[in-house]
Amino acid sequence: MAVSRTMGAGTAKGKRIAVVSRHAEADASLEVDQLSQYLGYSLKRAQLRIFDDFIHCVAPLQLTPAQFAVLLLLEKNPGRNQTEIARTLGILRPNFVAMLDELESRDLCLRVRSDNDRRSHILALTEKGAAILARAKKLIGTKHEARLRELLGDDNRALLLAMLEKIAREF
Amino acid sequence: MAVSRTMGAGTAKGKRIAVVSRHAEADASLEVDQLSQYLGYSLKRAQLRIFDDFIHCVAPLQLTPAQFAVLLLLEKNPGRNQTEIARTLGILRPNFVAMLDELESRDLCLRVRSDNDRRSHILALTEKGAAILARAKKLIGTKHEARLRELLGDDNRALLLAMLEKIAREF
DNA sequence: TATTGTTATACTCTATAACTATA
DNA sequence: TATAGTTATAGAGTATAACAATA
Repeated sequence: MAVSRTMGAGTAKGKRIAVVSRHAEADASLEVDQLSQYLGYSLKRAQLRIFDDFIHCVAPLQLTPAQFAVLLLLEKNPGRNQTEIARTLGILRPNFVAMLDELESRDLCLRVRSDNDRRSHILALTEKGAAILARAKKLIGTKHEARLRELLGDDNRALLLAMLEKIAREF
Repeated sequence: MAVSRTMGAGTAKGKRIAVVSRHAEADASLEVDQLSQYLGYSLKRAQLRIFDDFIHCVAPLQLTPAQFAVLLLLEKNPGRNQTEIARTLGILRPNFVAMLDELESRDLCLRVRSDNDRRSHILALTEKGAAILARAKKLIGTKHEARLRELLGDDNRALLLAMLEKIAREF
């Protein structure tokens, strides 16, 4: 015996297991309610769903969420080097290299050796990069984020965003 | 001209870069406001932060969020097999094998060949698994989730959870 | 024939050490 | 000596095909 079905504490004797007594509910979906009460769990599930939809919406442009973030950051922060952009996005510098290689090979951004400090590469959007970014923003705004606003409502979406930012910054 | 500061397309000649003209703001933090307005981005940042804190809180028990989820699911759903548990958590069956090997090697759960269908392994918490799970719940409840409630407020936390679940289920 | 658990495998992400060229 | 970009590498996480045992 050692273990019963629910595996209990001490008394592992007569404990029958649920399998047998699961009659009406049959093989229905499992009990997940308690798990869903953990913010980490629900956060992760929602994040995966959101990223999935994001990728689907931007599929014609072949941009990952991370690549989109890089392009957007370059647009808003011209003249920054790799270390600054990577750090801001929480990407480690070594891992940022291949990512930039990919974006640069697609002519979406480029590295320019700085005159001030010849060690660092200043990053810049190319015209094509700016164009792709503009198209991505439009796709995401009209499809992805639009559906999200529809689902949650405008006020709730703003509240959700505010709480997520608060967690990221203050927790 | 083509592009000014954001770098342009072809003409790579006299293009000066912004570095020089960043005076007062110096090397302050970058502009991330627009990026933070994308739910996917803020969701991901918050999720990473939450997982980080979760892992830190249950460090004495050496449980990952995924392992905790498995144990909790086993407790609430006795008599289920690997496929059912894995599917519910969005884990692919092949990847679930090593995870169970680890949990079983630590005597936190065990596989029991089913009498009904000798192909399937019924999963069960061991006594030690139940004990570890109980301690994990307490740690998470009194540290992790408690601080979260403190940060957001009880009502807001409930609202946040409701929206995340809605996204996971209906988006 | 279909399904359960499994192996093998590959691809992405993430993480660390160490090299080079500059400072 | 310290820093920026890079290489190499290792570890998670995730994905698919295919096999043995069983249905």
